[in-house]
Amino acid sequence: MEYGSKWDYFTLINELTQGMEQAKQLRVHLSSASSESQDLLLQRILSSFEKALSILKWNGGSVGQPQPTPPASGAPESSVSVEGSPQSEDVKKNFNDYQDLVDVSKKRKTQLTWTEQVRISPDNGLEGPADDGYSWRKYGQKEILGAKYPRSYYRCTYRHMKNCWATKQVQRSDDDPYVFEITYKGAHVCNTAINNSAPTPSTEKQELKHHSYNHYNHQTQQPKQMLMNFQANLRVSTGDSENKDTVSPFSFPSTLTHMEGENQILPISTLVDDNLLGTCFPSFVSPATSGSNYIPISPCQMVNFGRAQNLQSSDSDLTDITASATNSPIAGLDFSIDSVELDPNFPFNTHGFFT
DNA sequence: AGAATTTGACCTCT
DNA sequence: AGAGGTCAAATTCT
Repeated sequence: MEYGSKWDYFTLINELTQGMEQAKQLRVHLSSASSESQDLLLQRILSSFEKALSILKWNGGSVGQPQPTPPASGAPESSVSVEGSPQSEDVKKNFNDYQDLVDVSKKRKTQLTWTEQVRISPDNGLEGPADDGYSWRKYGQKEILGAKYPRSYYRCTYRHMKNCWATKQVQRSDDDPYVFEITYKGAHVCNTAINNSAPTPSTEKQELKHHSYNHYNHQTQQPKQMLMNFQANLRVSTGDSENKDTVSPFSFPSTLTHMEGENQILPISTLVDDNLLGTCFPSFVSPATSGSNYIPISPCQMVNFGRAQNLQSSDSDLTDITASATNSPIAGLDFSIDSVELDPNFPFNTHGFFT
């Protein structure tokens, strides 16, 4: 996407941002007596704004400015949670982040981690966040210093069967017991996200069974157009013909709060590791998510709109994965997709990709 | 009986 | 040394 000038681009973003702010205000006004359908409608409006902004910001970077790349290996995060702070602040912040992203190019490389916040509905019970589409097995629980609630550790059920090393940690928020912070680590290579809707850690199952799952299914009916375009545009050689035509819907997390690690801004390219896109769009189709007040976001948003400083990998040093301008049809996509190893099991089919 | 969870011990990292 | 993460035996669940 080309814009006449950077000014136009920023103006557009400002307008969209204002629109979203106004929709938020409207929601506040309606909140007291709003029906479910009204609320849904508002969420959709806000979601549309978010997406528009995301796309703009993603593409807008082509206007002579270096762009952060999508959280290739996972970890998308939205700074534009509809629930969150004023969008305008985020917008400003993200513009600044662009620069920071450019500066911090060498960081860590290893398994990418990211955090997603899931709010459960009080009437769902307090068992825990709902299923995210993958099958997890709990392998530990630990009291965390300074935290009210223990942290639970889960690994993919198919760790051994399919050599899937994805893990997640679930931490209930101290402040709001209805909010769970879920930290994902690593990509799923088990390809079980869609089909195995059922098996989940017990603490999460009950959520699923009740009403979240309806939302879950609802979300699977996401527009596929963008996905098709996205896929068509991704000229990625996975080197794995087996999974070549794996086209799965994927959606985005409720509110991705941050990537784990130091509070540093990383260009997505630095986040690209062997998990690449596989972790980029993980199990974001959380029924709880859809049932919550957190609006799913697009991958664009996760990147350019997300708090880039929160997109982080962890642990060891990142090797130099040089961000390179490419012919990627995704304007502003700053790393060469061809140059990185794309997880052949990248869950494109996660539900609700473009909610 | 097999699968999943719990929980204390052990390991790793800072 | 202490905190966080993982392992694995014991226990519980299905």
